Amino acid sequence: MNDPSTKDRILDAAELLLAEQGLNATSLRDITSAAGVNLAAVNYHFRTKDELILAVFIRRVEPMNQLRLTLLDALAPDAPLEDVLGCFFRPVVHMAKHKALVARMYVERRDLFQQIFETHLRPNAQRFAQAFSQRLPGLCRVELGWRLHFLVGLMIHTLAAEPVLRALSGDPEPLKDLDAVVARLVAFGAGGLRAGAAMVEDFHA
Amino acid sequence: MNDPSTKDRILDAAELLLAEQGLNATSLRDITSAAGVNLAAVNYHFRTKDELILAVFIRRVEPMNQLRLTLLDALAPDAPLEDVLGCFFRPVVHMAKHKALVARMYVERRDLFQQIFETHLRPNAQRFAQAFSQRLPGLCRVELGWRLHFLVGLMIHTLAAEPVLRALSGDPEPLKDLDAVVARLVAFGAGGLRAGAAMVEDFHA
DNA sequence: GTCTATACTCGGATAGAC
DNA sequence: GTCTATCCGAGTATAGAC
Repeated sequence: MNDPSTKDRILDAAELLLAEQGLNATSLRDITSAAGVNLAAVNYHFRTKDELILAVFIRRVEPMNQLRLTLLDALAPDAPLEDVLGCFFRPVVHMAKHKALVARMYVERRDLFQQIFETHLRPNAQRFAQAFSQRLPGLCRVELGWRLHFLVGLMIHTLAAEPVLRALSGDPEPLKDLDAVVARLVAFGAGGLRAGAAMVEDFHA
Repeated sequence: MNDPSTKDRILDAAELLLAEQGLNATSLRDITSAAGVNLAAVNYHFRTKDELILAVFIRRVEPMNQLRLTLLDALAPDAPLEDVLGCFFRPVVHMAKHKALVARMYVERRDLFQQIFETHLRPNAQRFAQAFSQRLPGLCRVELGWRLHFLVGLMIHTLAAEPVLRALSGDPEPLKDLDAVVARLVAFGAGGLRAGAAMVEDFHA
């Protein structure tokens, strides 16, 4: 077993410290000294702090993303809307293993979060859009876009939710039962999608 | 007509620059030189950059917040769920006048956003929770908390949505027709709340 | 009570030697 | 590929003028 490369040592130390202390509160000097490497090594391997953070995050997002597509492909063509929503939400919710990192990312640097969303998640948003569209007949492209956006809002907001949910619901560990979280998201999302579809016909009539 | 005070000059210059260039990209030196005041005046009036940003933002949030409560109070006791959602969403959506600032805030410093939410919006979240609860019989406190959280996710996500919605829906100015935005939020939210309520009974059965 | 000049410190980035 | 040394921008703190 080889020693991990300098690059990997930086990634590992960064992941730990960024999640623990926060993104802004963690300096590159913190990371490099924890990793036992020189400060300038970050610049060599990642160029900037932002790109290091992106690399740390993408390492975790990529497999999750792959899983979403696999689940979607495995779905029967006549599977109900709720099942599509399950494929959409479940892998993301299960990233809660890295929820400290996700939450930090979301709270402190939503711009980077968004950047990853654009480069890694949006491409297959199209695939999901199609699956939803088939199950919501009569929805135009604009309205479908809005509804997708609402779904993303639900999903993202939930990931960074722990402290808020604790205050709002009284539940001391609101993200513990991941299946229950997914079920809530699916139910709320399906209800919203269907009601939205009905409303729009009135609205545009 | 008096000259604006140093404090107001800082607030005005800060609001402009923060919205235009972003929070992280705008230095205190940018702000003070645009305002024609000394750097240390910020420290005197606001203590830190974060507190200045908060002051800028709260100046716009406060009237909006007041309006939400006024609308809620004016509602008939038997008004439907959709009307309550209208009071919940409409004033926030109409803050889109300051949407550049809101979006910057949301994207770059969600921690501050959240802080304002806690101090200024949560107190009357309880009032809304009660109004929703009356119209969704049989929903326990935990489930109500989740649903409120989903509503907040919809709302917040929508405010910072312009570029995303443009890409996702093809609509070049997705936030132009504010009433349509509110209608979409209300419909989606009502559908989600009701479906969620039905689901939970199954889920906990 | 208000404001200014100035200095301090931290942190990210970079150049160039090895 | 890695390290040393250095630079510069930015937020913050303080002393003192008015």
